[in-house]
Amino acid sequence: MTFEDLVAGSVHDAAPALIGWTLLRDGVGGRIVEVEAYAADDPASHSYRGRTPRTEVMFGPPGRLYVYRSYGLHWCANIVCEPDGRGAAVLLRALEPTHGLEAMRARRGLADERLLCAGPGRLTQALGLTGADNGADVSLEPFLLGPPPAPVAVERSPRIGITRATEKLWRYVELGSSWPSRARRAA
DNA sequence: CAGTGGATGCTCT
DNA sequence: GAGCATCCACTGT
Repeated sequence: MTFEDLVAGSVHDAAPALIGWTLLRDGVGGRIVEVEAYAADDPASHSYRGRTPRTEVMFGPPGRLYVYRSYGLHWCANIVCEPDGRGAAVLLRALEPTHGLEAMRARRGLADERLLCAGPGRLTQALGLTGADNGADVSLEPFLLGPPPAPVAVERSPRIGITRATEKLWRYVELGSSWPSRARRAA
């Protein structure tokens, strides 16, 4: 399945299917290991209250980046899914760093390598994603997306940091990955 | 390791 | 004026 076909389908299929894909920006990035689905008619989604200047990209063609500012400080990046007008997207929550480790370390400052891309705000900082990338087509330069060489096992869990629709198990993490945003292991 | 609170800006009520 | 799809530093065990 091509990336274009994948993001044109239901966000509930696309989100788990994106786990294991490699996402690079200017050759820097890694394997997607954690995402969350935000659907049409989803009270937790920015698109829920309809089209606004901020969420305009969410209602556009699939395969574009929806980048927004979170808590006034951080950028969070989504890949728009489903046909035009739906308002569905997949939030990129964590990567396993594989390419351009030095560039990511430089952008992130003196950080634990484990935390380079472990979290939506950290991920965008490591790849240099900002509001300037809002609306960009991730199938074109400077982005590069590659499928996983083999099927990836995925587990689902509740989404993080939201107050509505918290019962939905729309967070997807690669099974056994040590790179997700909540990798903290209790002793 | 768990829990707390501050930073900071934009959207929508 | 409230409420965030967050992160980090700092506290106390």
